[in-house]
Amino acid sequence: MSDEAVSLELLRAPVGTHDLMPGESDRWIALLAMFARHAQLYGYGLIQTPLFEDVRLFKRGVGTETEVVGKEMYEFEDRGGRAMALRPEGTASVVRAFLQARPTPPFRAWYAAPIFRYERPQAGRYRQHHQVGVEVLGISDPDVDVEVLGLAIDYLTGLGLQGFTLRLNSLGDGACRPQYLEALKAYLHDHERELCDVHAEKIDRNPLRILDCKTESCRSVSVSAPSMADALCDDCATHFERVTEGLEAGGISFLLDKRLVRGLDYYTRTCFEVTFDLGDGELTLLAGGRYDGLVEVLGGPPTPGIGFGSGIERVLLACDQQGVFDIPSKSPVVYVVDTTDGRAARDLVAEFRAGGIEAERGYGNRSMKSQFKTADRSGARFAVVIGERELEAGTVTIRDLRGDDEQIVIVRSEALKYLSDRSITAPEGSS
RNA sequence: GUGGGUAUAGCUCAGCUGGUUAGAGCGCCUGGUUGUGGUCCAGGAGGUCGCGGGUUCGAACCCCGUUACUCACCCCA
Repeated sequence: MSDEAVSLELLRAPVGTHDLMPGESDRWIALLAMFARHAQLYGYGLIQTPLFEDVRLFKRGVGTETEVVGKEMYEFEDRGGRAMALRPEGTASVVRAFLQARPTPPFRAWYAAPIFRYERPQAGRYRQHHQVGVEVLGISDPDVDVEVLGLAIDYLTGLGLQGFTLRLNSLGDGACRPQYLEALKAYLHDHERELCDVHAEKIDRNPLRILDCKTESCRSVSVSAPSMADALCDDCATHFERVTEGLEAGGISFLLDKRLVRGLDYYTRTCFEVTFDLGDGELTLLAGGRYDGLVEVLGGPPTPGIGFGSGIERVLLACDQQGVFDIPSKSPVVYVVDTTDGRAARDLVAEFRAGGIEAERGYGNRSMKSQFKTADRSGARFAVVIGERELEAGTVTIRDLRGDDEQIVIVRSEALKYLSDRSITAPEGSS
């Protein structure tokens, strides 16, 4: 490869990653604030865990048979020879942090974090994507399931999204799932030749996946396959009933989806997904469930857990499609135009900023016309002008760029007060 | 990992069956009297036509390779 080709590649973000640029990021800030607000209402505190962990954490917690861990992890060896991995999902790290700090349960945490999976990018799928999510540890009460789902729905609704579907299922637990899996495997082996090529060989390794397959052949087999929902033990059945009852009581609509399964091994009992219809296909905006065995698997005391993760990029994609949550990028309130030597602009923006007013200015000796052009494009509400006349008179000219061409001249020392009185909020975008 | 589509100016794209100095819109810069943006007018800057090789008198255009982007499958937020 030539040096030129190399340098061009260095100018690109790595495959499947994207830069979040100023302008677009205002929308992210608003989304995170929205999620943080709802999470706080439900009693969650922010948690931040490392971007990478010992690879064994994920292998043991998430499961080596899963695609996410088996084929899609970003693994690397650090300089000390330790096998590490960029986190491919959010839950394992939170549980690890919980076990390390040992706070008294119940433990509730929310997070916003980049997630890494080595896969081919496409619409709504990236090698680095970002999730907001929550985890609750230490409560097995089905009411927590209802609360977690309530938070998820509140968050999406708060963004203005509508028309998404909450899908719900129960995966059973250690008492009933093993028996069910045996029954399912037996059934699938009986119909082995009807399954699609991809799944025919997965019967013993990951039978649940087959229920999720969309091909005609698998679908027709799975329709009459035994379902977990019908094989739940009494405890699981009761739990699930309380969850659906709670959702109904809370006015949260959901769809019972007996074929819903999850790609990660640790889920038990309640599992769910929020999907969004994109016209030609569905997008999963949020997914999660209960994982009552995970803490133990990772070496901790028996501790129930539940949580979800929601892909920020996907949620924003859905917002785009519905034309909601369209947050304009931030503009300054005032733009200082200085056609003298710039000293007045230097002092004025400093004064305005100290007074809490977002201020920008022009640099270099550009013409008044071009500075005004820049002021307009900046989206500023006011232009504050310092020219020879103002400099001599100790005044400033203030022009309302978004109103009816009002322009006044006031003494310089009153500029801050004048602007403060009139600029509670910046105008949205440039006109 | 598999398959399809695409790659021309900062952005969105035209470039007829290969034929002179590669175009448009938007954006950007400058000007249209004296200190004023958002409309209008004039001018200007800006391109290794993704990269490498081949065919040809001649390639943005045809062929091969390669990289990236994109969509889909697997899987997933």
